[in-house]
Amino acid sequence: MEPILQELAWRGLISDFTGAAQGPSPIDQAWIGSLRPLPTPEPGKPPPTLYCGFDPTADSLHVGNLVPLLALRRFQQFGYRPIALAGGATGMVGDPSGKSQERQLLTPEILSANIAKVKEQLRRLLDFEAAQNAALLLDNAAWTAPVSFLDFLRDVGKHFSVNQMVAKESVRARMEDRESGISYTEFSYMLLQAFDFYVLCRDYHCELQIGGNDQWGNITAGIDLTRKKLGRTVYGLTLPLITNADGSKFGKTAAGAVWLDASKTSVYRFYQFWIRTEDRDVIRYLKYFTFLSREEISGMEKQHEQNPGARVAHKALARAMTELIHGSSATDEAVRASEVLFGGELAGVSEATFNEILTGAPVKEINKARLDGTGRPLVEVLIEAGLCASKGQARKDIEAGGIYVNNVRQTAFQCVISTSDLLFGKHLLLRKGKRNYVVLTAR
RNA sequence: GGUGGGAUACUCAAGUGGCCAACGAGGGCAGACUGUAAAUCUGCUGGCUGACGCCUACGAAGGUUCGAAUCCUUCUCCCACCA
Repeated sequence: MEPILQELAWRGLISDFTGAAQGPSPIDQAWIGSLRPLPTPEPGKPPPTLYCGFDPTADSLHVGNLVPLLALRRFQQFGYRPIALAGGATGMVGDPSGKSQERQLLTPEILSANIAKVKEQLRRLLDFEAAQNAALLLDNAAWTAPVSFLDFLRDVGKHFSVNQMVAKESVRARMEDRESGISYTEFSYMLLQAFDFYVLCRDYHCELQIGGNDQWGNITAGIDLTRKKLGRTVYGLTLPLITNADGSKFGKTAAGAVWLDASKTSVYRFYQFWIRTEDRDVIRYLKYFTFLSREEISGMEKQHEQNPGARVAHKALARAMTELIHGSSATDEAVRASEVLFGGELAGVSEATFNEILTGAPVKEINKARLDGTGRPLVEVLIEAGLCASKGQARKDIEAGGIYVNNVRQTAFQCVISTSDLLFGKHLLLRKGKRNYVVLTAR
């Protein structure tokens, strides 16, 4: 079996593969090898090329996009040339796959702003300098936008049977749902994506498309189109949809998605997101998301089984992911801040140590003048810190024993904060519950 | 086009003149237990207020009534059946 497929298989990253001897889900032990071998890199020959598309539905990628994106990177490590495709064209239309509702079209202005940011993120995770197999970053608007509607209908549309399109899961689900239905626009999405694969095969010798599990229909559509137009057999591979052990969607928190953009999800929060992974998910996630070796991960699995309280695996996961996305110095800050905040007593912490958390932890400023004299009610300060949504809620949280000022529980909602409460004359450490910290710095 | 049914808080979902800021479930937040885990148990879950209470909210706009999520009128959207 091809080395890259072995690699993906032990990580649990293969959902479907068009070359598989059996139907869908040829994962792990059951894997018996490819019927049609995937092209493999050979010295002296141009590297086999693959691609994965990312539609600019938001101004940042999120952790859910990471699985296919990192898969591109894994392929690159194994000698393949990866193409990261920004969906400037497909983003105009909207992919119905996995969506139960018709989506609002994004305005061209928002889209182009999103594309610029998403491209920047894609650029950071692949190697564009490699001698043999440098990654490419393309935008499908480049070849889609110039094609006229009539030409598209004649050259692409003619190869598609509506009967087959209707049978695809993504379309069928929406056709059966009388509540939402599907617009002609979204119905056409798969043609655009198929067109991409065909163009990439024709112009870049791309032979493989990868994507999330929900992309299977779109990928096979592209394979069919490429065969019909070029007479070439290309491949598709999908990665599993990641779910948490409790069945919920991975990467969604109450606060929303966990973004790769540090201005949308701070490095500290990003680190915290991973470190709070449930025990029963953590080993799986190490395999899915990190580049740690099989041996390293199984070592962690043993340590985790022996002493889950030490959370060795969680820390490794959080560190690896944060370093990958935000770099090691920002990660060090987040780790250090986490250690101090969750380390226990604050009493012995020196000013120097405390200052360390200021670069990593959530910090907000507060007007020092307003703390003078009689001070300000704790309730108001909590709202200003963003820990509580309203005064009523703040009061309830305090009375429930969930609020700590400088790590000391406050149970009287009449409590007032004044300058004498400031640590080192300028900081206030607020905490709600076990793990929601905010440092207020008085100015 | 006709007939019938529906729209309730983050979601699902009760309520069909005052006892309704609205049963219940899920989610979320907090507490206990722990390991920043899970499971379990407990509390909270529209805003303002120390509290009495006040304000805003049951698709939208009007109306009836001492009093409406609940009744009437019109409108919007959805569903089912018929044409």
